[in-house]
Amino acid sequence: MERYNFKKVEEKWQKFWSDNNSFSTKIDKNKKKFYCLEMFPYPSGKIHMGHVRNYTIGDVLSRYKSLKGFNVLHPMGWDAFGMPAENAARDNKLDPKDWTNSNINTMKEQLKKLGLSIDWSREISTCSEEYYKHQQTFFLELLEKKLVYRKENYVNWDPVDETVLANEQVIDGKGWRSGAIVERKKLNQWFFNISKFSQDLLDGLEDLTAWPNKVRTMQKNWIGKSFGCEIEFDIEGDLPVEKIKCFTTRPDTLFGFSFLALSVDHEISKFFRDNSEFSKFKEECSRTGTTEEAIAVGEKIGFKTNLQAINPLNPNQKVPVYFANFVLMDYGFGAVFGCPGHDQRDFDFAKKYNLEIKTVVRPFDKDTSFKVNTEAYAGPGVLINSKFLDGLNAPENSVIETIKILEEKKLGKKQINYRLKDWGVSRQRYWGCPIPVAYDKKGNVHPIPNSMLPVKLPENINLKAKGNPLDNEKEWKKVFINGQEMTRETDTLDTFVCSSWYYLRFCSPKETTYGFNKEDIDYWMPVDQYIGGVEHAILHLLYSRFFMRAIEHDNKDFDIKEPFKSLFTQGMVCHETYKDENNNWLSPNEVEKINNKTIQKDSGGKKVIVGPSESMSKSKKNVIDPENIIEIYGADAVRLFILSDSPPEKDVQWSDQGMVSSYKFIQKLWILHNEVKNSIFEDKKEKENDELNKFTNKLVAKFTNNLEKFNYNVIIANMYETYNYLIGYIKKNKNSINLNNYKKILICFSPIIPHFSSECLSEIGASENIIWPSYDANELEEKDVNIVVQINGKKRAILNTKKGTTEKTLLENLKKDRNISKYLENRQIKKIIFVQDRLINILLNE
RNA sequence: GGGCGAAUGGCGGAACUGGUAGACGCGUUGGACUCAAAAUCCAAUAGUAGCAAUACUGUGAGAGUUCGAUUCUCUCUUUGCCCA
Repeated sequence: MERYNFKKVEEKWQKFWSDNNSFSTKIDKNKKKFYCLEMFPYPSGKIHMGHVRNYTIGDVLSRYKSLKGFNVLHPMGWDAFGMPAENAARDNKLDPKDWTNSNINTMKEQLKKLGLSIDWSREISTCSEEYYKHQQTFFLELLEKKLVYRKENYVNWDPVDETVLANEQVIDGKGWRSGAIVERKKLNQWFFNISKFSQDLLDGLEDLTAWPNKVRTMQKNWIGKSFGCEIEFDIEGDLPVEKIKCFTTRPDTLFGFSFLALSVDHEISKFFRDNSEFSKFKEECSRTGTTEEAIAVGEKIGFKTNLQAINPLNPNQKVPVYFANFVLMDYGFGAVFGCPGHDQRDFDFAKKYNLEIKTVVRPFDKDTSFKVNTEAYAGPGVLINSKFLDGLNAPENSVIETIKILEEKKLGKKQINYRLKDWGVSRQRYWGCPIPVAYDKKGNVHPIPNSMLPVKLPENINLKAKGNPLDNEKEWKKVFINGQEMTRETDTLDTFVCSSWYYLRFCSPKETTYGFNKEDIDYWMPVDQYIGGVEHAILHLLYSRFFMRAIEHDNKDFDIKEPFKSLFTQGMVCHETYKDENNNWLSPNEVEKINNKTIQKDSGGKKVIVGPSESMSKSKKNVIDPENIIEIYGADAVRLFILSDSPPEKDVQWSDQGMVSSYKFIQKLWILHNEVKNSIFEDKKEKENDELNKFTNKLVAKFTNNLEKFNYNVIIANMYETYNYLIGYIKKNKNSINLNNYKKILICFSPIIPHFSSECLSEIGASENIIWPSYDANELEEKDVNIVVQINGKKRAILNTKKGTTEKTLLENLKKDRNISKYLENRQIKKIIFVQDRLINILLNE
């Protein structure tokens, strides 16, 4: 017998699948479709273990569904636009396109070596003109539908690199690359009107029952619906301001009102334009950053105006009006009323500026003398010191009641507010999809006519120059529309736009006239199973849900709102972290373990500090290169290992020992196969009561159920069980392995280790008509059962008995059992609990 | 600070609807093979006591419901993620 040569076998089957287009899919209306999609990768250079895990999970499902008779669509593509390409290109004097395409080629080869059942004829890349030209059409359609608009908005501006930074690129208030202090700057930017669909996106979550609850909750919180009230405050003072509107979720605490706080961008700020004190204050505010977290953590500061706001429920009360750094312009109306007693932020602010702190809510367990002291009380309770509102339960009744009163007096009105903000899609970058509009001399927006699409990215550009690369392309910027000279938009689209509709493109990857065609969409959509990391739980998934709605809006040919029917979020691949004595990260292959001690390789025993296991990342060097591992152990062994140790939704620990044992397991299976191969026989009529039939039937049931439930780690355990069983079985029953059963077993293994299974199936001449075996549910039941015998609720014995044994017979047998009878002697039976074929619990009188 | 989840041997993890806790793998220990080692194979492996049969303890802590709780309820601790 030859040792199992995974290299030969895996290459053979990968070639076979490729030569036979085994995974290319066409519409077949006689078959039920199954669209299995994994989040497509960013072509960063090489695949990493996270990809291996993600795509293996998807592949197991695809192969299983396909064996089950579904017409499976399982495509792959590239999320190919984005900053890393631009940075790499700039640093290495390359073209981003070349860099990206070369990465794509490398990664595609690597993915193929994993033996994935992907329809490569549908491959797409978002940076290709064939892709982004359709995206430009969508953009213009959305513009037409008024779901896209332009407005001025604040951005994180890096004054050294002259560029806009995303929030995560701002570290401690400084640009990640330049280290310059980041400024807030107003820029004209494009926005998708996602907030128009806030309620619809929220409602849609109700129906996504096959999504993890966690993700649904996260989206719900992100949309952040709040119920409250819009109040107009009368204003007195030295400025021509009569009223200020604000939104609040707690109008019931109006009697605790002690200041009104405005965003520095509130329209009233125009009166302070020439006030140097105010400018200084505004500058200080911009330094605290724009994130909600920075504002919550940072010190609350204010700038007092000479205005006074009048409490609408108590016109005798006048309170000062401040500008404050913790009020954001895009929440509510950029104005909040301060109630220090019952909001911690307001409390901090009031303490600092010595403002009155009134208690208007008492906790249920305190009496009316309760006073807010060292911190605000934001919990539920009963209203006090609030005149006609006293005694109401807060917040449930009191909010509704107060709004009713305010509405009656025409002082305010009920309002629903959403935290979800419109999606800013402008990026001052080169490597993205150009926004297909131009501006005339007056600055009016003109869409690029359809005939002039796509707006292609210019080539051979200078990425070293400061600022937005496209803005420096004088020639490219110039465009004539209807004979009029115009200037192109130089911003490109956020790459999240590309990934918001790629799943549609996979249905019609070659369609030239539009992003997709209706027949394809009607058949394939929605995605039946979407698989990816939970880190995309909010943005990507919400944007995709929005994009479907945006296409559907005013479009009677398209009626899909939810792109992903089921969602599965897989965990990360983790590895221990290592550092040397100088606090430098070490990679696993610079480290070796000898006698439980971890030392640096070839260093004469230098110490290694072993850190906690964390998700693999280049920065911590705790990565294992999949290519290397596949080379050493083969794809099947890697697939087996990556699924074996943890449930797929949880993080998995990389373990060299685990990897080796998966490899060895395949070797053992091969030895087993060679023993079986020579002793199988074809049995036309399957023998009844055959032990192996029974085992196989049970196995198929287990595999089927566990595959349906994503219990992939349990399936691997089932595979080991199968091996252990078969080894014992052939020892006992020489020359009696039945072909039919063995074939079923190999088919069960095939989604996990497809190369090995295909080879074995072909060796026993069973490659034809491979379908997922069915199982007989009636046959699952055993004739003999183990019954748990309890005395007073404690397990005392296990009794093997015939199925269906009655309580009476069982009791008689028990009395004969030495171990049990000793408990029954001289005792009276008080009660017997009997569960047929499972358990008997005998309760005795003491 | 708020929301959601998790906690089971030395480790990763199993356990259907409340009914044998610890499947399966790793590791460890002992044995076989070998001049020796690696590889492989066999056996043991929650803890305590015992030669054993067996008994007691045991699913983060404490209570509750129940004949019976890893599973259901409450309180607490620790921890992870998301939001702030």
